[in-house]
Amino acid sequence: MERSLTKETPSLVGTTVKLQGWVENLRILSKVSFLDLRDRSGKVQCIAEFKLEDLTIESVVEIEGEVIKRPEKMVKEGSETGTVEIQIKSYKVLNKAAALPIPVAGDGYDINEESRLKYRYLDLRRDRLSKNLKLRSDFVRAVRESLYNQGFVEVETPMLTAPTKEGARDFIVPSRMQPGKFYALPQSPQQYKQLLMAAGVENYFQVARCVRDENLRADRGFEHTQIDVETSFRTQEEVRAVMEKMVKESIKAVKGNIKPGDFPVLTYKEVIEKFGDDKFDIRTEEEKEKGILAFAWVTRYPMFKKVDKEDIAEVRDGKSGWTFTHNPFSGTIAEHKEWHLKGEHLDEIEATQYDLVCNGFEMGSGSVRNHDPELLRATYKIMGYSPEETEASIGHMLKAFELGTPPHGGMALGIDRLVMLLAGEKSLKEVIPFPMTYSGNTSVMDAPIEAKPEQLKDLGIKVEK
RNA sequence: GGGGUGGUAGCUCAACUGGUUAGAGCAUUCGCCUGUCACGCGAAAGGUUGAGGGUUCGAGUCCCUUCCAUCCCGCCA
Repeated sequence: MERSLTKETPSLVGTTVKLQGWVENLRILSKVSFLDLRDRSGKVQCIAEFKLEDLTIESVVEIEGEVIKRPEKMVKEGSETGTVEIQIKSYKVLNKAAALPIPVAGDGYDINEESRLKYRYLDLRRDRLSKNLKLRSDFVRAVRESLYNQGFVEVETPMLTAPTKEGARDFIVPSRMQPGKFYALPQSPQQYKQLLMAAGVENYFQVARCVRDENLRADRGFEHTQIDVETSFRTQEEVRAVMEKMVKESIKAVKGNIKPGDFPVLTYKEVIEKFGDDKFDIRTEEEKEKGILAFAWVTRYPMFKKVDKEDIAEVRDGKSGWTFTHNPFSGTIAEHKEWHLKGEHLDEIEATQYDLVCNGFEMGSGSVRNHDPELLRATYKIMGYSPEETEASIGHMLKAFELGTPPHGGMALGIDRLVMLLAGEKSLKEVIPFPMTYSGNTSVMDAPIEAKPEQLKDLGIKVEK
C-alpha cells in the first residue's frame, strides 16, 4: 500500500490508503469516532466505528483505511475532501501531543506574540502561516527562474566581512585568531556585487541575507532578505526593465494581484510635490479594497544633501556639511558630471538612482553606479574626506575601477516586505519563519545570551556592563 | 534614546468605587452519547494576578521601581 496525501483522497475512493499527519480535531461519540487528519497537502475526515483512544489534538498518527464516499447528507461543503472520508482500519500514534501551550486552530492573531514565538513550530502549523511559508518559497522560486531566464548567475558573498564605514550600525563579530579585531555581518552585498562586475560576471544575483543593528518596526527587522541584483553594460532603463520583468513574472507565478501595465515612472521632485513623501501609495480606494499591488518607480534623486546636524551618522560621514542621499556609489546623470567633478551646484546634482515603491512601502532601491574612479573620489571629497581617508575607506573599490571594471548598475528588492504584501499581512513576522521580538530576542531559542567566561577569554574580550 | 498600549489558569478574556474562597469559554483528564465536522451533556484538575517594594484594617485594582510584549518617533547609506 502506497503512502498517500490527504488531498489525493477524493480520487482514491474504494482503495486502501496509508496516511500520516497531525490530529487537527477529534469528535469521539460512544460507538463512532471522527478524526480530522492534516498533512502538508490538506485535511481529510477519518471515521472509526470504534472508540479512538490515546489520541490528543496535534498528535502525530499513521492511519490505514479505505477511502469511502460520504453519504450525500454528510458531504462537507467548502472542503476539498468533503465528499470522502477514511474508514479507519488501524492507526498508530507516532507521537502523542501533550496539552498545547497555544492553540493551532484559528488564525492566531489574538494570541500574544511571546507565546507564538516561544512555540513557533506550533504557530507555523496553523493554515495561515504554513500558507505564508509556501507562498514565500514559491515566490523566491519564481524570482530565481525569471533571473536565470534573463541570463543571471547566482553568486554567494561572504557573511563575515568588513564593517561598513557609512550607513547603519553594524553587527560585529569578534575574531579569535586576531584578538581585538572584528568582522561585521553584511548590511548588504553592495561592494562585493560591484566587485563581481569587475570580475566579469556581468549578470549577478543573490537571495541575500542582510543584517543591520538598528531599532525594529513592524516592517523592519535586524535581518532581512533581499533579491540583490547587479548587471553590467546596461542603462538605467534597462536595469529597471530587468527588475520589472522579474517582479511581474514572480507575482504572476504566485497568483498575486498586480495592477496591470508598466510601472509608472515618477521623478523624485514630482513625488515630493504630489505626495510629500517618497513612500507613497498610488492605489485608488477600490484597488486598496481588492488588495491590488501597485508599483511605481521613482527616479532623478538628488545625489547630495546637507547634513542634518541632529543626525550623528550624517555628521560623521559628511564632514564638509554635505553627504550622499542614498548611496555613495551611485552615479550622476551625464549632464551633471562636470558639477560633480568640480564640486559645484551640489544641491542640483542628480543621481542615477531609482527606488521601487509599492502600496506605500519602499520595496527596493538601486542605481547605475559610479565606475569612474575620479568621480568616486569626487563624491568622497565633497563629503569632506581627505585623499588618505578616501583611500582607507574605499581604496579597494577605486583600485578595481582602475583595472577594467565595466559600467554597471543594480538593485536590491526586499523579499520580506513584498511577501508580506502578497500574503495580505501587516507584520513582517507573519512571513518570517523564526522572527525576533522588538527587543531582539529570538524565537524558540534564547538569544542573545551571555557568553561563557572561557569563550570571552578565547576572544580576548572583557565585558563591562 | 523618547512616547503610547498591554501583562490575571496552558490560550482568549471577566472581576463595579480597594472588600467573602479571583470567574467563564477553549485546551487537558474522566464519565455518558452511531454521523460528528467549533459535536453535545456532566464532572475534575488547573492561579506567587509578570517581578520587587510601598500605601491601607484589607490590593488583581492605588503609588514607585523593574522586566517582558506590542505600536509609533528618532534611527534604518
